[in-house]
Amino acid sequence: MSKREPAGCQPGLEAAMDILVGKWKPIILLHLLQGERKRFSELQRLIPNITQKMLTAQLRELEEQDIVKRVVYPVVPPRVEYSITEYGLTLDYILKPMHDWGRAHLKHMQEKKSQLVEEVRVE
Amino acid sequence: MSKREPAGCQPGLEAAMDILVGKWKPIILLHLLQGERKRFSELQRLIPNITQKMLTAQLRELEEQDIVKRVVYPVVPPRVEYSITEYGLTLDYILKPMHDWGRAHLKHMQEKKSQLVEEVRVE
DNA sequence: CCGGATCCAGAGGGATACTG
DNA sequence: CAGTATCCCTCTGGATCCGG
Repeated sequence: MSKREPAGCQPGLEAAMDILVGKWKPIILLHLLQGERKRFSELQRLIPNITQKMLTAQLRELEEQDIVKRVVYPVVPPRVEYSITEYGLTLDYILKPMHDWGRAHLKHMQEKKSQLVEEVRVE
Repeated sequence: MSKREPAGCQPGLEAAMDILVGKWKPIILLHLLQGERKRFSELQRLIPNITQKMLTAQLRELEEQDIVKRVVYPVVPPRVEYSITEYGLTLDYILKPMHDWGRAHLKHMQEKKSQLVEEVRVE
């Protein structure tokens, strides 16, 4: 799953990164963690600029990793629903901190910027 | 910093990912979070298969993001020390959960594998 | 409706050599 | 020692078309 090798260290971190890496996985997971299972097309709507290819690909990976469950209803037209597995729920444990920290970080960066502006003014 | 755009959602998560993305950043951070400041060459030793290019590049990015502090001693031969900023310490808040979860995840996958083996045996 | 198959651009990352 | 500079290659992700 990782491109090459153990990098000599910290398999734990690598493993966690593998789950989150992929431009869309965090967003997909956030939506699925919302609770109810979601149809493919719903997810497409919720994530405007994702392509079908990417959505399927990332969902498939998450499925392999036991994070999402995929249920196909044998009807026509096709109906496929995705939901978080019980195990996938444990991801909340890391996604929430990330989300919180990320928002705080955005603020932090803004403040840093306005400080720079002030310094320029003083000179 | 992100390749293209807001992806329509969740700037917080994106921001956090930006910090951690890069094959080596989590590992570098883990070492720096250990406490003492470290010289460039020390980091190189601690992370065996990283190239100089990568190490400098990632450290520079982390510096821009206010996560690490870079101190250059004007001596010859050059001496440069890196350390976590006070702000960077807050990353522990997300790195620790990731690390813990990742290790648990590795176990989880192993168990899943041995289950498969058993099923094969039964048939 | 869901998603497989193909093709393609570009960013990220590696190897190596050179420098103050 | 601590980097730049250069070249190259792989892999991700995007666009598009096709199929059950």
